[in-house]
Amino acid sequence: MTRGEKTKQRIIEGALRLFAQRGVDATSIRDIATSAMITEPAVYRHFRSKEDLIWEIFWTGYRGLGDTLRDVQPAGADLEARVSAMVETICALFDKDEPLFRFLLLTQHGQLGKITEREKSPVQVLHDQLAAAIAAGALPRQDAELATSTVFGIVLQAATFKVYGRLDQPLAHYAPSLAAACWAALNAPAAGPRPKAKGRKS
Amino acid sequence: MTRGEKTKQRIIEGALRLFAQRGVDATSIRDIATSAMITEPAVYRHFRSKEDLIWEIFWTGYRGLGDTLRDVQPAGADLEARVSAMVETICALFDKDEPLFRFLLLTQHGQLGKITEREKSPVQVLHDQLAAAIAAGALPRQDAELATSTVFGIVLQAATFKVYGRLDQPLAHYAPSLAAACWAALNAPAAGPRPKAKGRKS
Amino acid sequence: MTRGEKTKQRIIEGALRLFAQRGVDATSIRDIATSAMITEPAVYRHFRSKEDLIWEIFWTGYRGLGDTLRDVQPAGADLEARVSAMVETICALFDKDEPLFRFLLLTQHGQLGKITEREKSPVQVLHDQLAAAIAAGALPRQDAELATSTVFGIVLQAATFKVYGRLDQPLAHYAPSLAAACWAALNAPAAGPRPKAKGRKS
Amino acid sequence: MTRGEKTKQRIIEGALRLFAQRGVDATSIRDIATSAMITEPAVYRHFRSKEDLIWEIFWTGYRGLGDTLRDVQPAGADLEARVSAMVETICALFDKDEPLFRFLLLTQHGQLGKITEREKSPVQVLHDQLAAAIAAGALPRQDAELATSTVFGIVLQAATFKVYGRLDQPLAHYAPSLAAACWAALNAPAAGPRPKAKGRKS
DNA sequence: AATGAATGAGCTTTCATTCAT
DNA sequence: TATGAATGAAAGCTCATTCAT
Repeated sequence: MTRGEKTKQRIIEGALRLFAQRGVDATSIRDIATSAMITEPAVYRHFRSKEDLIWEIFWTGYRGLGDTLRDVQPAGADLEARVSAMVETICALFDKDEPLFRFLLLTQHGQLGKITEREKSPVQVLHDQLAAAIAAGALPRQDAELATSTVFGIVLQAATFKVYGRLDQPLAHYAPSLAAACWAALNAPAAGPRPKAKGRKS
Repeated sequence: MTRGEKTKQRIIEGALRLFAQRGVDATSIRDIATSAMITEPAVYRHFRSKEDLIWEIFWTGYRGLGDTLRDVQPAGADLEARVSAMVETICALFDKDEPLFRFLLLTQHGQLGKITEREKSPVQVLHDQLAAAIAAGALPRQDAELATSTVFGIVLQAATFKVYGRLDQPLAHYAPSLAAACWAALNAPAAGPRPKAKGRKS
Repeated sequence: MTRGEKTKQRIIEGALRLFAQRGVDATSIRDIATSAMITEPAVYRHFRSKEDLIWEIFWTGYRGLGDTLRDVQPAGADLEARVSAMVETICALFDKDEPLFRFLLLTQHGQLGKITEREKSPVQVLHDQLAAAIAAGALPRQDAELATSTVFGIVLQAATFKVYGRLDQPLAHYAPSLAAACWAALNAPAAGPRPKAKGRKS
Repeated sequence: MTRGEKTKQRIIEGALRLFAQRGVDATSIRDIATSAMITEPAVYRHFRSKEDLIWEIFWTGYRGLGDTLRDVQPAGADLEARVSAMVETICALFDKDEPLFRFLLLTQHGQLGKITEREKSPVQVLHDQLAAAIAAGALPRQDAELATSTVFGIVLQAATFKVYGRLDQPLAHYAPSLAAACWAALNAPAAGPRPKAKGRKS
């Protein structure tokens, strides 16, 4: 690792910490530079602009989560086991790097629109899994987007509750319950509206 | 309605629109003043500071949601109907005032810590309902906080998906599915960890 | 006293107190209005502008001091008694209305230049007395301006020390010493330069 | 002298000039920046805030005067010579840097309270000299604070008269007379109250 | 005589960014 | 690779003052 790379790493770690604490807008380049023990212009050696810096940190973490979710699939396992694995993975990652998760959670709104490689986003990874399962009949017919939203919502809201102190155990502690909730929700007797596809059953 | 009250209303509406579009930090007092067709200092006749303005708008909306959730309970109805009613109410409110919801969604992180009257927050309203139901045996034993998180997560994430264009129908369209998912999740066979230890089934 | 006059009096007293505490520039019309229990525009019923208000309060007090100094002269008394009387009067006034004195002390620099009726200023009153005494041979030949400066300096600096806590007794307590110092200084064997008038000794 | 030091010097000189002319409150950072031929934010590279800037300039000058007064004592000289030396020094400094003196004169009221190293203030330096002389019997028994006040009052009021045009010669011209006045005042037959009670005449 | 509402000007300060060194 | 110095833009906020009521 060269000196430059080490500096860049320090910038990223400091920025992440500050972003998670106070949010992106309340963190100045000066704050970041100070936290990395360098001067302001030195930050610009490593990132073209503040926006760039935010994006790079965001996308690295967000795509990383997507990659992890894709890789974590126990080959040949049934869907329930796969969903469980994903939920557990997210919880474990949260416990391991809370600043990163807080940052992703509260910065997403500003960055989501910039994603071009949609297929690498964790949302998309999950979506594709669920869509395939629905198509294969492994899950009741339902809107795959809505199913994706539900699973993400269950897990992310728990993370949010954890961040705000409404849950006190490590998130991994709740993973089995969350997985069970996800699985139950995915198999809920489809009330009301069905998939977009008009085709009603039989 | 006096002139001053009308002006204050224009400020609030303009601010809400801008906050929802660009976020709180990216919206200046000048922007808000312009949107209300007044000058900057005039804003300060109605709000002591920008922080005050944000808080007042946030808390009005947030507490309003809590009040609505409390009032919407069909008297004497069973829990499933009550959960359905809450989900539908949230969806309907979202469709009716999307700017307000976007604002609440993306501003909550900065404001949650300022809440002193916790019992008026929608989260708490739902929590109290579910905790009572669990205590009464109307729901399987489980951590009430986690149950609350799950219901909120399912609904709010759908709202988020709607905001980012992953769902195209009005949110009310998805309400029955969401309610069913919530109900299923709340009744999921409690895998793994239970409430806070104590009594396991029998 | 009409209602308007009472209000004006409250404005003046409040302003004087605030001016003495924080200085003129750090006191806003709003502060003054609040201290007089009225609204800002109401202040403008009684004073055309902030500058006017300051000037009126200053000049009233400053000229008042001049008048007092002129009136206090024990008729037919010798000069030493007259100087004593003036010193004692100033000390007594200071003790009686410290806010006014503090205000005069620290506002003079901004207002001195606006005085048109110079003969009413306390400085001029004292100057005229001393100039006459010098001309009459009751005091050694010296520059009357410098003599005036000396007497004022001795008394005003004591007031300043009192304000900043370097003297702890009421100023009147020091009046005899101050008067003695003034008298001694006025009669100091004229070292070095003499009056402006070239007139050499005799 | 680096570029930065030169800039800082320009800021200080410009600020001093403006402060002396119009007073501290009527001088904006913009004014100062313009006078130093830089932009507003550049001022903040050299001073943390306007308050800081004022304090630094004030304390440098004020303490500088104290240092000078301490150093100017002709070793082994008698007290009269030492008082003369101090008076002359103050007058000479005034003539050499009138803006600094005007600034000190009219800004002191706001800054005096911030002094923590009292022993470096010119007032204290003079006070210590006089107190020692009184204790040693070189001066009649009297309140040392009052004696200090008298000497300062005589000199500073002359400076004030000079500033407002009541004296037309350079201040140094009046120094001998001022010193004589000071000496006479210090040796005035102690009328009325003595030090702080205790020893009466002999 | 007094108020509620508003304004134009200006303030101190911070920010992201650039440039010469 | 990094720094000290500087900048243009803009932010939040306050002030003295005015006007319709």
